[in-house]
Amino acid sequence: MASPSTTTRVSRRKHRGVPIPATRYDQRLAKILSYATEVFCDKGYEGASMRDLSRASGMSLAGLYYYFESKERLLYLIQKHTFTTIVARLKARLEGVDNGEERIRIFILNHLEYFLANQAAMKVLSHEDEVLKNGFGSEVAALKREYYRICVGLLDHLKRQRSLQFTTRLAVLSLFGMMNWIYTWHNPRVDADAASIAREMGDVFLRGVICGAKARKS
Amino acid sequence: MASPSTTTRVSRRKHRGVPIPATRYDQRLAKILSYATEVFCDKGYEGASMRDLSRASGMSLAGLYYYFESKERLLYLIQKHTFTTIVARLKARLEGVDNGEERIRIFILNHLEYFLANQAAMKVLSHEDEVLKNGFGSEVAALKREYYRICVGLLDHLKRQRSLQFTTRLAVLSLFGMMNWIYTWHNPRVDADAASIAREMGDVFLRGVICGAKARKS
DNA sequence: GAGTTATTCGAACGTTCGTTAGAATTTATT
DNA sequence: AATAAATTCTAACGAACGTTCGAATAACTC
Repeated sequence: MASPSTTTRVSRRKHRGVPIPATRYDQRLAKILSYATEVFCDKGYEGASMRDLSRASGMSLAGLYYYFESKERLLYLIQKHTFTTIVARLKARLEGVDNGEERIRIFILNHLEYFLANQAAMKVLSHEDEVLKNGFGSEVAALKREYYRICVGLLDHLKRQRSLQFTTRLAVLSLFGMMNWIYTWHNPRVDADAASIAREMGDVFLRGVICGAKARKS
Repeated sequence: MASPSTTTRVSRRKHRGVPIPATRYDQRLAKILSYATEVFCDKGYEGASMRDLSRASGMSLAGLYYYFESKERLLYLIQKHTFTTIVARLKARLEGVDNGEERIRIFILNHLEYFLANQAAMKVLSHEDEVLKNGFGSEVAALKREYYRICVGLLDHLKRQRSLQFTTRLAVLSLFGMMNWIYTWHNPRVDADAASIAREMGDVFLRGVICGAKARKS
């Protein structure tokens, strides 16, 4: 009787041994989240209406609320899932790689690959950054901070290892800017794929940070 | 009798010789635009209501419409003014400077100085990029393209002059990313001023683009 | 196939939205 | 002071918003 959207749903069947990872409910919710990502991406969170999502997903307006309790929670679910996934992938890829420069290249490649493969979700993540309030917002903010700190760690390591001189915070945020801005311009029919872009952005950024010779005149 | 907001208002008194640059109307409109910039910056264009602006500006809801015909035109006016100003300043500053690297440094400094001095306006420009439709949108888009092309010109010149190898489009958009992303993180109590940031971002970017030695391994 | 639970729906709720009509008021001109 | 013009207001319009209620349907259990 109670709506499942009020509490976190269990994602495994109750009895009958074998745990099936995705219940019907979870699959349906995931589908809705993917439609919602598209809609939020196109019209922005505030600009998109629940009726837009209803139209896009083919489900009635009221029917949607069986799966989540509010539009805000919908955005939260999208952002949390996206961030969690990208952080998890990054950690897996970094495992076993020691070289400082290579680790930064992996960071860039992971970010851009995921960004371009899930452009809509990443745009929603980048663009709708400040709209979540209170509890929702702080949880996503914590994920973001963790991701940010990983990058700071990578750069600080390189900096110490090679006695470089740059402001870590500025370097990290510049790198994020380079990468995240991509959602405003990337056109798959014109621009290269993630690997190429990652390589060239990595070149520019790493040379810029490493190159000993000052590029300034006098 | 006719509302002045439907046509572009003349900004000079009609008779009595001396042209006074700012009429009462223009001053009032400018004031409203500045309040609107603040409100759009805080809550986003879609998230901000005309009632928010009414509250912020101290003018009645209907009173606002004496100065512009729609919320969309309000955003258009803000974006157009901001872009026009930053392009004009840039052109003035580039005048007489020949050195290719110095010209790019001027571009970066001009951008960041204006960005940090008018953070709200620039956030509205960066963040509310795709919301203007049809006529409004295309005019602002043309301004943006001009600004973009200037930067392409600067980088292409440097590239030819020094026989460098990079994708101009990617380099320009990376630079814009580095600079524009600043609206998501800059905190005047923590971060340096525009000149310092421009210098360090310029260092990273120019070294990255100029440095002959590949930073890649193997 | 009856009974129970899970899912979906049409219809509406109350609120807020952008915008406007028309009256009231202030300001400028004689 | 009288007149005209410019500016601002109160009050409302219809539309769209996020959300909810309770009934209707579908899926599953026995």
